Amino acid sequence: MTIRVLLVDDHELVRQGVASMLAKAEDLTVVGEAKTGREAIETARKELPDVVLMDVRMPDMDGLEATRRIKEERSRTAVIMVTMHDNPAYLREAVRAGAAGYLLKDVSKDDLVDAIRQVATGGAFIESQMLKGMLSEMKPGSTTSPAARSLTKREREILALVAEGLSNREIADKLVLSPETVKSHVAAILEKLNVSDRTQAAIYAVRNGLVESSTAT
Amino acid sequence: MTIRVLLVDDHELVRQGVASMLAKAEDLTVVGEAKTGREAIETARKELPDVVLMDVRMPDMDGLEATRRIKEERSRTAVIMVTMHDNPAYLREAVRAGAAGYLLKDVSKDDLVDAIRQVATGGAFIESQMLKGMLSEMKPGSTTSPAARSLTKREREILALVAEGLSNREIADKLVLSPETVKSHVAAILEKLNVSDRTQAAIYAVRNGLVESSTAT
DNA sequence: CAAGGCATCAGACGTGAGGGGGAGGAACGG
DNA sequence: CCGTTCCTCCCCCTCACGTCTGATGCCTTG
Repeated sequence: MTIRVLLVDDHELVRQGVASMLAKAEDLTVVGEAKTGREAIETARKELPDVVLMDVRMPDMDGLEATRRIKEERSRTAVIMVTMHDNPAYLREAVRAGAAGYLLKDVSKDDLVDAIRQVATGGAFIESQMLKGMLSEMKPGSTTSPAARSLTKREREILALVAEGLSNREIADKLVLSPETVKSHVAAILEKLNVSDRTQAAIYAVRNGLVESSTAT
Repeated sequence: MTIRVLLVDDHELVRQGVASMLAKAEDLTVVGEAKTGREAIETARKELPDVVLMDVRMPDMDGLEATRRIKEERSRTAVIMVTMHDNPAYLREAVRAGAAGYLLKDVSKDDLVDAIRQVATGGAFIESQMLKGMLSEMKPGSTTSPAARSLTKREREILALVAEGLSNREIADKLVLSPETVKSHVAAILEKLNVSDRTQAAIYAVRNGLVESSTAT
């Protein structure tokens, strides 16, 4: 029985790369490709893949949200998050969203194929380096203790705006809130991410693809 | 006569993607791959490629610096920068470093092959969207007028630290400078990048791969 | 129902960041 | 040799940011 795989990434280059990595594995078939989170949900609905390889940063809808929706609709679909960067704290988000696997984009061909087979049979796969990071974060004695909880919806929303370079005032205007409220949320974000200012929070968000690449100009 | 191509990217996935895109073009041969800027220089020295496809963000040495070195050693080698994000201001940096082309990672197969052929024969290739952005930036009447100059070495160095989330004080300590000096540099950076605060500058830097992805923890 | 988490807002306080203006020395190219 | 650029440093001013403390209403969950 072949494993049906759905590729989700907004870059054709990456999809090509993955596809060519999977080409030689005879038990794997790419049944579809998607360029955005929204497309991913639609395609998953039609193709009923066993495994979804999901990019984190994407236009229209990010990989985390798309993962949540897909898992809601059909929980036996396994999702592997594929991201550029290794951030233990972010891995937590992915797991919460329902991901069964977490890979970095520098993954080797063998690991990729292994990971897909693992999650397809109900298992899980997390890059060993990442796993180590996550474990050390969960250690009770670690400095990261307050970072245990993950961001709320509102906080993610505000973090995204912080990561677009907006000031508290601007965020308040945009969301029709009092600047004080924005400050509260930002303070909560800083604490949860365990960073000391908005710049670091923004860096975190950008690195982890929580925000869209804006075509400035 | 075949065009000799060197692939430089720290992610195997991307190299695979590029390689599979080039596979069908019979006039192109991949003569080497490199995972870091330093490796790129060495391999370029040995293989004497006609075209180098160069990622911007990489460990060990970023693509801009590597491009400068390669062009220094052998100027007839053409370099195409391949980046995740579209930022007209950053394109300027790439051009200054000696790049003959500038592509986004969502490039199509045809455009990629075209671009390589273009630069191999001494031409240039810039994604039309990017080109538009650059032109609008060069328009004299535009708001971006002061952004004409590019960052100095020191400024790049400081921007990198800003993009790691350091405060002026911390940067000053790290570089053994007065905080006032750091403020001067930061002010210059903000002006040149045409942004209004360090957070935006940091976002710019991260997006454009001026800094390394740090494995926190 | 009570408890807890979330979102909202408030005042007040210290300080880091950004803007303005200036200034001297080193290095480099015309 | 002189101009320009770069790096360095200084002062002053203002305000946004981050921290604290505290409060209210709502919704979910046990």
